[in-house]
Amino acid sequence: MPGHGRGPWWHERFQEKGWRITPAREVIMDILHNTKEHISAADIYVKAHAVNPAIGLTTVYRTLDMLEKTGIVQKFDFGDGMARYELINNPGAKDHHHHLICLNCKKIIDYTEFMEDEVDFLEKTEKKLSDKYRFKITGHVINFYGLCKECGSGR
Amino acid sequence: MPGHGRGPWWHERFQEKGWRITPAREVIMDILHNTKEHISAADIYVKAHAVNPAIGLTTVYRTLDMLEKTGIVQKFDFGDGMARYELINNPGAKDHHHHLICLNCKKIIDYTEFMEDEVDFLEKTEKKLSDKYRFKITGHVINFYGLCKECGSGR
DNA sequence: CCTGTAAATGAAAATGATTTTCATTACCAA
DNA sequence: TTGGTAATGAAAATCATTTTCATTTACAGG
Repeated sequence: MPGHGRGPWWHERFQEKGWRITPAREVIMDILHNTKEHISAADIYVKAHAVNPAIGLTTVYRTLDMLEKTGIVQKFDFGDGMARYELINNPGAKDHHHHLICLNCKKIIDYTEFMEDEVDFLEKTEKKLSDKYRFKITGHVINFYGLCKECGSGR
Repeated sequence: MPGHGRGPWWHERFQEKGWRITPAREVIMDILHNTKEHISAADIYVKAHAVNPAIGLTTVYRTLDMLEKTGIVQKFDFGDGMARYELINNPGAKDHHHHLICLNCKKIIDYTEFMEDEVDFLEKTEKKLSDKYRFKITGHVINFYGLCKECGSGR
């Protein structure tokens, strides 16, 4: 079904926008594809830099920002001082997941279960919101906050 | 129903935790009560400082951090560089709401509609998650991201 | 295959929200 | 009333992210 043309799927998304395909962007997209879960800009930089030392941190930030605005990547803030990024998956996809965040130790649990109720809610709500507010919705964040097993026991 | 004792409802929450009731904390809680929607630490500081110039920005941050960890306040990050805070309302409450965020102009729309589907989903999911992961859930964030009417029309 | 040009880039500096340090002050239990 | 400890503010430190700016590069058009 994909693989219309010769290159990766995102090439045409870039071209539509008038963006250039550059080595740095190829590497960053590769890293995002090969990362199952959320990853920070700094970590992307480390990996990108290992592949191609010419890639700078600034470019990583700029690329992620572009990708976020296009709805290719979702940016997350878990409250620990640095943002994380993930390729956006459709709500139905196998690896669609959300996050449980411990307010005390900042541990993050990714969960993929219990999606049935959610997918239904998401579809309905996105439709209603986008109709009412004329908003083109490209992504969403659902986080639950609280205290994990370890941090919750005491007081 | 509330008003068990003489003071505001949160006094006993503080005392349970062994925290002191101080002028700064009273003012900050007042401000949060009188703010319908999300507010930044800096804005709280300005208001608090107007009431009592002795209150410093550091204390505002420290108090908000405490309140967040106790599940009294929810912290939000909308991607514009500074966090926002809100008193947590029960999902059923009249002013329970969520956010629609424009990735381009950073405009934030608060919506209170379409909560029926959500409340149902939230209750089920919070229960399931907290059972499975032994997590004491105190709050949640549901954000939708995309392009607003103005920013979405172009390209 | 060249070439011009706007887009993309990296290094370094700037920014700015949040946190830490530390000496001082003030709750509040006894 | 008082001692011990939590709370506080000012100033300094931190550190992720953004901006600046001079240079390089992708790629449309010839």
